[in-house]
Amino acid sequence: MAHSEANQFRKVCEQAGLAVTHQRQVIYDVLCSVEGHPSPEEVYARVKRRIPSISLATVYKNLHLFIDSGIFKQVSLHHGSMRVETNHSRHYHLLCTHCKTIHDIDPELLGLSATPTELPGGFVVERLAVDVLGICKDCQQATPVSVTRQPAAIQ
Amino acid sequence: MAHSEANQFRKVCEQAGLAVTHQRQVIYDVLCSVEGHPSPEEVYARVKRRIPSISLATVYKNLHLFIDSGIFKQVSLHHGSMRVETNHSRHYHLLCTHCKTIHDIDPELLGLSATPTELPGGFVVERLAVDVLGICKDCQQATPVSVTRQPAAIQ
DNA sequence: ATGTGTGCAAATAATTTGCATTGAC
DNA sequence: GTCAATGCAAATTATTTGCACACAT
Repeated sequence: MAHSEANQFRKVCEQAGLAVTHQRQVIYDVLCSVEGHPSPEEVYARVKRRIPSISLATVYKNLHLFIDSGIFKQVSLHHGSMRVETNHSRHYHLLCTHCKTIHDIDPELLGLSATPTELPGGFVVERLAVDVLGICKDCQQATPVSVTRQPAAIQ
Repeated sequence: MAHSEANQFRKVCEQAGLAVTHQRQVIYDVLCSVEGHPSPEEVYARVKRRIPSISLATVYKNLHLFIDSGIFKQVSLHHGSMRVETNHSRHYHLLCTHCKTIHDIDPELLGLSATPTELPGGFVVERLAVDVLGICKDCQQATPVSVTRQPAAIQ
């Protein structure tokens, strides 16, 4: 069991072109077993229990490698800084995973409509924020499809 | 014209319980006239053209006041730090605008299905990230509806 | 006059980088 | 042996805070 997991990790690394290191393995294990949506600090704290000498920088570097390789994703795309929404009308966002530009899009164009007001578990819905992730025209031309990487994407 | 805009700003401030100051007015004007999804630095740069002595801290403070009052929104909720998505299955997020917790939700429960593969403008869709913004059960009990503020929400 | 708002500088948080050393292949 | 990975400390970026002074009400 533990052996097959280690094997699985070897394959994951091989596909991503990453060396199989102990720290990387433990970070991967932590990510696989942790509940919720851990922050780098949370991952660091958990890994540190098993490898007290681990550095936070190593955790960051590996998280980015995992994300860039499509092994894990980010919960939401970071734009580096806060962005203010100045468009008051109801709309969703078109988000280019290459150049990170944000464009507004009319919900009608997406064919999305359902807007529940209450969900199981007693969660009261205020509104839906929808990000359409993909590649904008400019980036398609700049980066041929064959070269297109799995984006460090939302979700 | 300019007068009615200033009047509108007065009303906005009155409703939010904010004093009408010159810096606040200019920040508001910039937000109303700027294209796209400006960062605090961008807003700062533009305001600085009109008020060279403005401080970045003032811009930040006012952006937060505007957002907390529901006058503007944020493009996406900041969790303070990056979050790793460890759930590999297709799902959306339930995001409490009070306590900021993230829970996964099955797309079926939302009744959302449409997933276009290409959009006008040549944008190639990879996937949809949907955040359902609202108040979780715990926060509803903690904060009676009457007290509920307009959340500093996504979009 | 009273209290909120502003500007400045320092503080904090999150993340990144440079570099010497270590370890994987 | 060679190059990628690690650890550490310093650097950066984004944002927040404390406080004295200025301004709105």
